[in-house]
Amino acid sequence: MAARASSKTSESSDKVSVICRALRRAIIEQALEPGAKLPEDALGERFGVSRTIARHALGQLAAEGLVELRRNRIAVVATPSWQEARDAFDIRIELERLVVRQLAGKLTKVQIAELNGHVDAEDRARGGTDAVSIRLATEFHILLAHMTNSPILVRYVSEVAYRCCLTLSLYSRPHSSECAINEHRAIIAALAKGDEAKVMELMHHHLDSVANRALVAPAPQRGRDLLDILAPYADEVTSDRVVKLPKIARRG
Amino acid sequence: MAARASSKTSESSDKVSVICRALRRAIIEQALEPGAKLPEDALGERFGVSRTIARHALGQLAAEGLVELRRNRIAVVATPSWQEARDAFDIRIELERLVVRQLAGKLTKVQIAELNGHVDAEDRARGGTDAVSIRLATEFHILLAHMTNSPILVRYVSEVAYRCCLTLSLYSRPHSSECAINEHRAIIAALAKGDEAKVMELMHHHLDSVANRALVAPAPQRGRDLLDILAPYADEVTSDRVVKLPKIARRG
DNA sequence: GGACATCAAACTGCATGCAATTGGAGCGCC
DNA sequence: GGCGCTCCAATTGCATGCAGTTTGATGTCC
Repeated sequence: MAARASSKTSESSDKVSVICRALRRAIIEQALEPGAKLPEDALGERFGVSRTIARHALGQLAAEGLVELRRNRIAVVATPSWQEARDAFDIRIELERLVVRQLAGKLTKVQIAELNGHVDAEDRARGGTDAVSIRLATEFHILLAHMTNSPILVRYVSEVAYRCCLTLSLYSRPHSSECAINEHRAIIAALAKGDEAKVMELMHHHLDSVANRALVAPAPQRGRDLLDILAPYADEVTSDRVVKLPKIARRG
Repeated sequence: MAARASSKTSESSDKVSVICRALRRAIIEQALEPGAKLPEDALGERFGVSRTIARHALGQLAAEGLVELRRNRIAVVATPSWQEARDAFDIRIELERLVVRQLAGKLTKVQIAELNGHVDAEDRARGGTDAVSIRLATEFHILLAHMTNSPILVRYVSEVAYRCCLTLSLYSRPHSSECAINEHRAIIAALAKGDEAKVMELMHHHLDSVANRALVAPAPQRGRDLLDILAPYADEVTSDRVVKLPKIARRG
């Protein structure tokens, strides 16, 4: 049996949605690195819309955690802390275990073929850039989520997977994607066989190893904002006794 | 040990955020029922802002799944299908198991007191309206999530809990909250004792029973939109052979 | 009475304009 | 050189205005 009936999900073809999709893709392909500035004017001009629309799009992406918005400041691509990255992976593991649990033994031949086709594409892209490999690997997981036909699950898996992508560009050493591809194939096989426990274990291990490959150092703080680094210390000072910090150039 | 250091989360004091918070609360307290119309003009006037801001707020709430936005149509409070409600609860169970797993044995005395205080408040509210009981019960879970100090987890648990609230007003028979309160107390006790497996089991059972109490009938379709109900059937007809339906008054 | 065409009010989609805030270059002072 | 100050360009926060779409009420014909 092929999961559930289809549902009218996905984003409409608003101008806002178009911009969101474009920026999302740019972010996960690391064309836009964490910390990159996203001025409303520039976005509007680039996409041929007014600032109003660009602003709205940034709001949506901020809700997804891909963009950081601070009042009266230029929006920037989010720069998750190491701990946030770890948290994102933990959540992702639980969500994707749920995905494969729902899917085990319930996929049609067509769906399995589609999954295999996607992994083939991942294979072919091995010669290309890391960015494309990472995007394809992420899209494999999103494709799986889609097959549950649960719009909510799709949304959360997509979101958290994008966030994890974001952390890869911050904390990961150069990506080696072969093992990931093999693990994807193993997951498909277990799904087809319908071995629920096995596929959940496989997915857990797969994501855990991706996370461990990515999040190597506990506190690299490469590219972190000074204020973020100092935030915990700021809790100690009272408001009327402000510590003056020496001026340090931040990356821009 | 008291979980992690605090973090600058939570929404800023934008006008947009204010409206979002107000609407969220109105929705989960069922002052705004699923299907209720939310015209931009009216919201703007009510909150003393322009339509631009109201619109932006609606966009945010739509991203959270509390509001449904269709092009050129008045925004309405979301009306999740029975299946979506079930999906939301399934996801919620996994997320909240993660919450209590992270929290087991790691809460400070102060935090435990805070949790007990909240349940006391739930107890006192038993005489009041269902709406307040439901809100307090939901806030208990969000309070737990906050104690993990994982902003991402807080966001997802909050969102999915709000969505579950929404379904309660659609599909639930009159709420009986006593058992829920007892279960909350049991969870606190197990958390304090640090019994990870036990507390995960308790939370799982708690949410599952809430879901089962709420989602009684598989297809009540009370207050469902005609078009949604007919959507699966519409897949059968080809586009050039449109079935004309008799005019039926929809609730407005 | 009921189906259909017509039209005005209501509403959304979006761009533009203005005030307020920020950030950083330039400049004087130590 | 380093530190603080002033000032202006860049940028955001928000309201308003206009065009296009939907809604539903009315009138007309069968």
